[in-house]
Parts: sequence; C-alpha cells; structure tokens
Amino acid sequence: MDAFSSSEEKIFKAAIDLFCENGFDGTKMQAIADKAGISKASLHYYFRSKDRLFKKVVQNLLSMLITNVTGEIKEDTCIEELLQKLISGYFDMFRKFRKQTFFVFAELVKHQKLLADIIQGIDKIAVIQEILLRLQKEREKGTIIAIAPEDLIINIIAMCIYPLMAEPMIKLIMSMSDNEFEQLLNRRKQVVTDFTLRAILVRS
Amino acid sequence: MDAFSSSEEKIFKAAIDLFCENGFDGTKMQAIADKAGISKASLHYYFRSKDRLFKKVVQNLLSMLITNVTGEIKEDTCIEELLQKLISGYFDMFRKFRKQTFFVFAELVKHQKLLADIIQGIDKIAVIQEILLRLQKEREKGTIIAIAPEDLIINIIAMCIYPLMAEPMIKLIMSMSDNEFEQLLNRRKQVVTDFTLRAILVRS
DNA sequence: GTCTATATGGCGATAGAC
DNA sequence: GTCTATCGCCATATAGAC
Repeated sequence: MDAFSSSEEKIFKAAIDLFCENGFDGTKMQAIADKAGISKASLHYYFRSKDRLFKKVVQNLLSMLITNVTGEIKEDTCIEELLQKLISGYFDMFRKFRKQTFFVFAELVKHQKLLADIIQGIDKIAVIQEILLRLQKEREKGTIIAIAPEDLIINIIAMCIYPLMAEPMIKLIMSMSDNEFEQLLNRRKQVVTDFTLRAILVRS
Repeated sequence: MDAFSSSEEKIFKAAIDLFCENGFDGTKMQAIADKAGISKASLHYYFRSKDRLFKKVVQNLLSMLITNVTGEIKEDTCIEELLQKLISGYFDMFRKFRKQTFFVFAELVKHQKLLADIIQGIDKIAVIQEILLRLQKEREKGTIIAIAPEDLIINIIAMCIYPLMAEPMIKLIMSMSDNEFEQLLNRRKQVVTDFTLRAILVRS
C-alpha cells in the first residue's frame, strides 16, 4: 500500500476495519465511505465493486499475517530458545491483530472458492517451511521426541490463538471475570512454552 | 425442541443450517423458508423477526455444545484415561459439529451485547467445574505438574479445535493436500493425548 | 396456520455535472 | 477525482384472503 495518505489508502484502511468488525455481508459500502470521509461514488471509482475491494482486503491481511511470523530465528539458536521465540512471536502477533486474524480465518472458511484467487501474490510461506525443516533436524538429532513437525507447529499455534479467538466462550464456560481472563492471557506465553518444552524435549 | 416434525421445527432446523453456513447477514429469510418448504409469511408467524429467530438458534447451539461435553467421567478413572476420554470426546464433538462450533464462536464475538440475553436458559456448565476440580485434586496428589486447571483445559480444547477451524489456513501455509490433511485429523486424538500426557504427568 | 400480494426501506452500482 | 442524484434490485416485514 502507498505510504502517503491518499483517498485510496483512506478507503482501504476503513474497509479493513469494517470488514474485520462486521464481515462481508455486515459491511455496507456507505459505511466505508463515511469512515473514509469520502462519497460512495469515489469508492467505486477506486475499487470497481464491493467484491474486488473485499478480495484485496483479505489478500492484504493474509499476506500480512503470514509474513509477520518471520521473527529473527538464526541457525545457531538452541531448540529451547527457538520455541520460546516462536511462541512469543506468534502470540504477540495474534494478540495485536486479533480481529484481523479471526476475520481471515472466518472468510477463508466461508469463501473457499475465492481462495485460489487470493493466494496469488502471496509467496512468502518459505518461513514456515524453514521452521518445519529445523524441527525435523532436531528430531533426527534426538533432542526432541518423535513428533511430526506439522503436528507440533499446529499444537503451538493452536494454544496461542485459541484463547484469543474464544474469549467470550471461555469466560462463559469457566465463569471467569474480565480480570481473571486478562491474567490468563498475560501468563499465556510462559504457560505454552513450558507445556510445549515438557512435552517434546527428550530427557535423560 | 419438539420431537415431532412440525413446521416450527422444520423452520428451526433450516435456520440452523443456513445461519451456520452463511452467518446472520448472509442468510435470507426467503432461503430459510425455501429450505423449510413453507412460505416466508409462515416464518414470521412462528418467529416474529429475523433477530428473534437468530437469537434462538445461537442459544440452542451454544446450549448443545456445552452440554455435549459431558461424557461418562467417573470418580475412579485414572488421570490418563480421564484425559484420553476428555480429548476424544471434545474432538469428536467438534468434528461432528464443526460448522456449528465455528458459527457460535464467531457470533459470540460479533454480538457480544446479546450474550447476556443468550446465556439465560443455559445452566449446565457444572460439568466443566467438575473437571476443573478433579484436575485440581490430581495436582494436589502430585500425579500432575503444577499447572492451573484452566490453562490445561484451554490447551486441550485449543489443540482439538484449532485444526478443524483453520483447515484452509493450515493447508495453505503448510502446502498440504486434502489427503495429507485428512490423515492429520485422523491421528489428531492420539497426538494431542500423547502431547498432553507427556507435558503434565509427573515422572519419577 | 398457511398462503399471495404488497408496503417500505436499504443496498450496490452508475450517470453525469463540475 | 469527487460529488449529487438516481436506477434497479432485493430484503424484511405486514395485510388480508382462505
């Protein structure tokens, strides 16, 4: 996206906010125009239709979420530090972009037909492949137990992302106050790291 | 809901299906009427408005998901078996009611204001409290490590539910085929059970 | 209870002036 | 590029006959 604050950019930012908040059908073009401070007609001038605007928003967010995983993971960091950094990176990102994450998940499920279109222009998935490879190596070295790297990654992401997406459900089921839930989130990185390391590290 | 197949029930079932598939805004009253095989007017006769129908659907599904957790967990089952059954029960339920689960999660996040209304008429959360208590006891006995029962339960549910909700995302990021993903789901209960037991069991 | 017909309003998209 | 005005359509909800 452009660095300066053009009309196009104002529209796009407003669209991201509103789509994330209310989904595709729940977001009206008029609302986007209002939030961007321009007319509905200008909106159609920049993005021909609601569908096109929507697709660009999903594409942009998905790309952002994927590339943001990166982190600074070097070859020589030990497995404990690697996992700790991975968990920390994931959790902070998901916490920061909570609504965006939920939105992308939901829309990818709903509009699976558009998925082929959307993944065009996203090619920075190499990072994950790198991590999978590294985990495979550790497994061969015998520092971690025999677990498929994919299963491990999914476990980690799951434990990071779930409490953020399920907040109302968790509070309801566990009879938890806002305060208690906040504490739960604050200790989360540590809990997940400890849990994961205990589960996979080979001890003598 | 009634046991016989009245018009009201046909409408309600159609509404559940369509709301789960397309969300609130994406579901049209005409579509519900068509699917139920009655006219749009009859729909309003039974449920005064779309909002009322929607709220009842969410309430019904939430109640169903919560009460279905139960399982047959007795006092004298050992911790290994307890967790194995818990994981198995959760996973099977979430897999069976995948769309419903996603829908309830999404709608509870979106319509948080309605939550107060919705939780009226749901009082079977005692099951979870029972499990939390049992885990607390095991912790005091020293069979499992010092982890807050809430954190443990959340980890388990997270690992069960995440791959089901994030299927398109996972396939995309991990470059996984339908077949590979299916295998991943099939081994999931075992993976989560092993992972969890390794993480929390105290070994001598 | 169930229907057809209709009221009422909102939406996405476009036309056309400036 | 940006606006106002408007077209054409479809949604929810109701009226009223049967």
